[in-house]
Amino acid sequence: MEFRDNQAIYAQIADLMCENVLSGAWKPGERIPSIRETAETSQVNPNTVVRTYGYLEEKGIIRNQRGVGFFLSDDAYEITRKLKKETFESRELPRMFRIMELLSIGIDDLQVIYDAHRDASGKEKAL
Amino acid sequence: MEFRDNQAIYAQIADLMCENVLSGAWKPGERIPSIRETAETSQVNPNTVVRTYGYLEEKGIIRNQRGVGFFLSDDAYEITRKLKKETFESRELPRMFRIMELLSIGIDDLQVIYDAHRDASGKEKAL
Amino acid sequence: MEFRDNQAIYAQIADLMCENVLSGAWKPGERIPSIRETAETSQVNPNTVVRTYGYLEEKGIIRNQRGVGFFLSDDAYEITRKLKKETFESRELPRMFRIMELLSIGIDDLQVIYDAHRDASGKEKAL
Amino acid sequence: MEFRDNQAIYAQIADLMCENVLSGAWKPGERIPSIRETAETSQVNPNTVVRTYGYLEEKGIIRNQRGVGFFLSDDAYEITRKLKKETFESRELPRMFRIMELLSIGIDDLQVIYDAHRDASGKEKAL
DNA sequence: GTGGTCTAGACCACC
DNA sequence: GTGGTCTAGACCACA
Repeated sequence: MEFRDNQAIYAQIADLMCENVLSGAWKPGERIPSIRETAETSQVNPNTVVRTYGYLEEKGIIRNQRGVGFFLSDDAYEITRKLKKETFESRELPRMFRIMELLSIGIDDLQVIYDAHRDASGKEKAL
Repeated sequence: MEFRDNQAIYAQIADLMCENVLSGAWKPGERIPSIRETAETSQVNPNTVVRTYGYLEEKGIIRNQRGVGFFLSDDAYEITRKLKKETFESRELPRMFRIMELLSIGIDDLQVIYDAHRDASGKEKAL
Repeated sequence: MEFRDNQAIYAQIADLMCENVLSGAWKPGERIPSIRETAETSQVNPNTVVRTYGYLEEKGIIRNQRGVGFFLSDDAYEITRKLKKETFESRELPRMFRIMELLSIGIDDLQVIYDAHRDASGKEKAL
Repeated sequence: MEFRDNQAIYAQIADLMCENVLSGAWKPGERIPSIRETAETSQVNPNTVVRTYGYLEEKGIIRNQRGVGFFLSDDAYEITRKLKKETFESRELPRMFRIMELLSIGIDDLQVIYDAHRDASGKEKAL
């Protein structure tokens, strides 16, 4: 697993798990991989995963059944969705709109720019 | 001045200055506030501003006239615009689209969500 | 059965059994539920109950008649009472008094606070 | 510094700091010892203190000024008091009353028992 | 100097 | 087997 530099690894793993919840790959109530398992899969130290799980548990997304493992809480989907939506609306979106205004980019241009850039970076990789 | 936790202060100050350039508040060639001045205005340690100016200078957005002060370079606008546009396309936009997909938000919804949230947070402040 | 997070499950089960003894629900000499039975009732792993019974046996509160089952010892009541009283005086009470001092709560306030909180949490459940 | 076995060290340190707040030894807004400082004072690993501070920050009791240190938040006293009071009322007190009922101890007996036990254990130490 | 993160490895209680 | 905690030590970004 590759990680970005500008964000803590434990947070990136948490993000991935949130995506698993939102995409429906992980169902509420389901058991998630053990700390050691995730650590091996992601090639990180178990302690790092401990932090990830601690964060998710605190948010109410997962819960610990002692001696058994971690499970998605029943409201995992709702909580995750609410969490992501809130930060999206209060943080990402305002920032986006400010940048768009400064660069004179309209909402209608977004799809075009996105597609163009994806194609370009895709071509780059292919080379 | 309030700063976000998830980004270095020096970078946030640099961002603000970039916005000044892009919005036209600061014109190419113009003198910008001294390190000491900015430090006082923003309530941060002068060392932090040193770092901001170092970063901007490295990017070619400002230049230092020794003993006189810092000035926007003649290409400040173009450089800043290119810089912002690049990171917007390669970093912000892809990230946005991924979140939007997970949350089932379409491009058409953006304006509505943005307005709604701005109104809501505005009302909150008013209370 | 619901368990608290901050205490081992085996200990919580032991506590419940001690309460049964002290309240008179269980009489000295009486047979107590089998490990398997308790495990099923409490929805825990039988190994956990084994530990509970081992602990209680070590304290002399119960004894094992091989092939037959577990029985309260004849002194079960006295032993349990002494045990509880000791930990109450040496651990719970001092802790309580320290907290009460920090929160400026007097002994005379206890009953009022307790009743108020019980009513409040009761009302909450009723909703 | 000596720590009890039945509670995590990082939590015990957090408790001590809460007591400092409640007792008025630490005033809201005040700077608290740095992580390294506390680690040395308490004779624990800095990482352990990191956890303590992380916990307190999450609760809103302290806040971090980047590169400078940790400070008690302005509401440190209120938050701490509320926190302690809540766990006292919802956890300690009900537990206490149940034990008292089982042991036939009345509220009026508490002070006597407490004093008696303190004297006894004090004498023990003196020997 | 400050805190933040990560690794490596250990020990423990618990299920 | 599970998670929880702690240590020791390292590196980093930041003020």
